[in-house]
Amino acid sequence: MLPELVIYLLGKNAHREGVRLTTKEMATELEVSQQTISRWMIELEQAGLIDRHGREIKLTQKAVAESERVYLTLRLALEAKRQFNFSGIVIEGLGTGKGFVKMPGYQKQFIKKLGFEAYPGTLNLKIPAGQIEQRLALRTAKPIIIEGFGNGSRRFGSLAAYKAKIFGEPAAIIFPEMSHHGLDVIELISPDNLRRRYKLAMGSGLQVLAGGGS
Amino acid sequence: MLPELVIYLLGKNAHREGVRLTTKEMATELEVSQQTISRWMIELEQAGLIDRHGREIKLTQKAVAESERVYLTLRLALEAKRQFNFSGIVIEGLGTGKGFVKMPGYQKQFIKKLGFEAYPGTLNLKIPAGQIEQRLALRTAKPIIIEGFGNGSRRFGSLAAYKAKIFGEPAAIIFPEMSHHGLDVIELISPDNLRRRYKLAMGSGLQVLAGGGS
DNA sequence: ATTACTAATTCACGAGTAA
DNA sequence: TTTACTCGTGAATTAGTAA
Repeated sequence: MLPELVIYLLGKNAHREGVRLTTKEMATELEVSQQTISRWMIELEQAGLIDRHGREIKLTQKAVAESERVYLTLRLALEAKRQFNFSGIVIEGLGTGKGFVKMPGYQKQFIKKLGFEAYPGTLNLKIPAGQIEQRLALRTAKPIIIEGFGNGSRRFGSLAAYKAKIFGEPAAIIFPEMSHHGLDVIELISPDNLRRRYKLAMGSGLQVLAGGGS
Repeated sequence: MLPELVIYLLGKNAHREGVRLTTKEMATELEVSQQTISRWMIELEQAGLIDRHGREIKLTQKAVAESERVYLTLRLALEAKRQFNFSGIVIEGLGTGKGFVKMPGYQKQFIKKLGFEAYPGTLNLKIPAGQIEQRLALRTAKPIIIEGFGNGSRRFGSLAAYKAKIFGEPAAIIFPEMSHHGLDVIELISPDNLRRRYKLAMGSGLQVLAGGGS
């Protein structure tokens, strides 16, 4: 387990620079005795988790690596569970979606990484301002990266994708590196022509359930 | 502190669904005795961190909330520390930078959120392919959002900004929602005309140190 | 098989204090 | 002042075993 003192020292920036802290100060903040801190410090030193030079305390690379392990465990468990629920209205695309989605350079990756071949076209959903916060939250989750490529004359940028469900069917929210939209529009791809299948016209309401994580 | 057993159970998905695990199995994986697991389970139950129905174990909301607290502490320390070091060559902008940077709708936010009024113009840095990965990593860090606005006739999109240093001076990398550049070009703003101050011509080498987080 | 109780033991804590 | 030692006390752990 990650010792409590390591987490405390991380909070003090001791992984970036040496910090000057007395055992008494730490004891007060962590609500244990000065003697216990002294013992903990000796243990951390012996375990190679901290370096001490005089009063300067610095976390070692090993301590950072250990912390990252725990962090990633928590991140995986806590971030992956997040469900992002977007609802808004369908708007007309700019016509650009049709062109790039069908490129084999993308489609091969859609099949491999998203599990479906995308219908050539994007569905654009305009979300209310209140959901922009959530959109930004979704973007902090680890995306499925669809790599960019060049086909000689033109370059197609990378896309960040997140798996989603529309009417219970698989879909994905994609964030092109070079987007033509503002923060209030999200672009969707799916294996079927959802626009036709579900009779979506411009202005139709639409709900999208996106699951974070890959 | 977050009990080791809670982190273990998070890894087993016990916050999403009941999991069937015996005390012996857990004891083996965590390298403690079966008796200790039994006691820990009773303690977690009494603390309201798990629910048990027969052999099904499920973490409670309280346990998830506790875990999130620790997670955020680690996230703050570990994510914020990331330093992104870009180096490349200065390229000519498309002339579009000059126009939008000076808009008061942006400048007010630059002063408030970045701490400086930006020189009207962007410095464009072309980075080698090897740094594109890093660029994507930077984009997963929480940006400083510069909100978009409309000035009647035209709409100016939102920008994602990250504080940076160029020659030790404050600067920021900006990612317009609607970028004209590919993944290998990053746009910079700063309070001074760095191009003139440091005699940067097209093709000059340039290093940028970006700190993640806001 | 399983969980959890009791008892023996080991280990961690903090008071006192030396360096 | 500081850190860290010794040592008495109590808490946590495990072995044995009942349920």
